[in-house]
Amino acid sequence: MLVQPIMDNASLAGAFEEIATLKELQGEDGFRSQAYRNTARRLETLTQDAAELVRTGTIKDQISSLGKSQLEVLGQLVSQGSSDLLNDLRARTPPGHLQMLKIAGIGPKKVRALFQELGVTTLPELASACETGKVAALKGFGAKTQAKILEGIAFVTTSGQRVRLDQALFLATALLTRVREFPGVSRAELAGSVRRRRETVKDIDIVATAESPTELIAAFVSWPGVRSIAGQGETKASVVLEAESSTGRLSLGGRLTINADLRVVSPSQFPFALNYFTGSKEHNVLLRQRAQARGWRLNEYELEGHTEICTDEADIYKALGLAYVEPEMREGTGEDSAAEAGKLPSLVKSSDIRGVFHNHTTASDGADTLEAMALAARELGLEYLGIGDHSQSLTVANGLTPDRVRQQWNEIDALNARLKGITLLKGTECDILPDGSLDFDDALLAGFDYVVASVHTHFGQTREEMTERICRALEHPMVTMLGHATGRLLLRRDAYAVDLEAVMKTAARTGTMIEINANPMRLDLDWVHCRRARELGVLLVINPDAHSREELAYFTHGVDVARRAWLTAAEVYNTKSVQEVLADLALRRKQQPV
DNA sequence: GCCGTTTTCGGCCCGACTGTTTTCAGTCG
Repeated sequence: MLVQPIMDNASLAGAFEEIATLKELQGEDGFRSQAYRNTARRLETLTQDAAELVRTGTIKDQISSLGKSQLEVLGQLVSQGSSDLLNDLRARTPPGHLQMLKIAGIGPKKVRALFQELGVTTLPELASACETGKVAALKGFGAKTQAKILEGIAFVTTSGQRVRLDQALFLATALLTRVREFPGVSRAELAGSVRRRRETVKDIDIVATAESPTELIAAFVSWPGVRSIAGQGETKASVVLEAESSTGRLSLGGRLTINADLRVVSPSQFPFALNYFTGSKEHNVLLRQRAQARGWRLNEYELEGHTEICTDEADIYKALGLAYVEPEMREGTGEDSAAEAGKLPSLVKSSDIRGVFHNHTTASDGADTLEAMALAARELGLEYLGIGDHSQSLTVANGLTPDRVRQQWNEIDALNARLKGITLLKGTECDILPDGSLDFDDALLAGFDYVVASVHTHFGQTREEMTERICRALEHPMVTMLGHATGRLLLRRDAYAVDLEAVMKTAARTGTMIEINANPMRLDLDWVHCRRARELGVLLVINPDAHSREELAYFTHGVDVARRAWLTAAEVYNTKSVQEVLADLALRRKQQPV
């Protein structure tokens, strides 16, 4: 039997991205490769299964810019798992050339020159060519370029990768504070993917106004934490920051290296610069096209041709006939037409969250006691705190036996009687065993207020096995919500193989919630699938998966994901009050007799 | 590679910075 290759949207996007890059390296016209790159972006953010749309011949309804060539590539990728064009390009391009592109200041033209003039195909060969002075002698290169390439090779091989949002946000906020405190700075904001709250970012962007741009820029490049200066001009500076990484439970720690850019503009330019540098690139293109259609030109300084003054971003959107688009929605995925039609959702906010369900205590693998967690939750302004310690089979995490579960219930009852202003809920993070059954029997499960069901073992199952396993758990009447649906750890471990579309459809049918695991190492569901879940009518719930008091605040990262998925407060379960939640959970129990 | 209310070819978003050049190409965002 022929096995159908599984090309999910991310794999298809990866293939198109690679085609675009390889075409550039082959010296093809930039607009041709851009066409493939645009398709990659659309595939990344497509909420439906692209392979299925290709099979049913309806993909062009979703990605209208597909022509004959790209449709053929898509068709081959879906039916064969590979594409003639991609294979051909790969065969003609040394793999080292892709790595060389990661060096700052090196683009496709320089890679080609290095290959044609010096025959360089790998990073070590490039390093050696630099060390022997051959690179500096090339036309268009020089001593400085050669030195930068050597630095770049060291940077690429040691770090220079994407950074988790929470880590970047921590540094970015500190940097922003310094900028705002600098004399003569009246406005300063974070921009770029940090402001849009992407789950991982490549650099930090700050836009500011200053009475003396030169002084601000000079100060910026000399602040503590700046390891090197990548560029310094009249209006912009670019530096490499180095700092101790945070050491959260799932973090590897170590040093963190990230680029930071500062742009200084005049007060009247500020809203345009902030908007431009917030992006995304795709969103900017949509705005520019709208400006063009009105006979204006939009750039990072002004809306040329438009006479009314814009003092903030909302004025720009208004001028373009749009409602204000929150940064998290600026991904070029239909926010322009929604804004034009006045159909943008009112996004959920962190202040809407009134409780959380998936948290651990010292009873399993948490760092803080039940009471300490309860007090910390109250301090955060939450009305309820659900405890979801691990279940018995997860011995590595000190999973609770039924006896210890009952003991915890007694402690919760006692604390609820004693503590004011916070209600503890009895939950469990119950393992989904390899066959899809649950780690506790139904009689015990019936005693909880709710059940979070999660996969922690046997990640190597086939996609079919894993999908069936999770769906079976969702069918279980006692399961309230699915924990971290894909098991991924950002920048560390890929998701296990699972058909999320099938999982989400099952959840929609059974009324089971899906968690947005807000631990910044996970953010699982991711925002794209979260948006699909919303389309399918799945109720979502934001959980910090806190293993300590401090980690309770992680729920804000989940709110960021929810906002990127266009979720309103009504579509997130834990915006309900404690009374509503208690009533709803009781109702769910009654409808599902054991 | 794709597109079309100046349509089937010419244009596609646009400016800053760098390093090399001596007026600009390449890179980046």
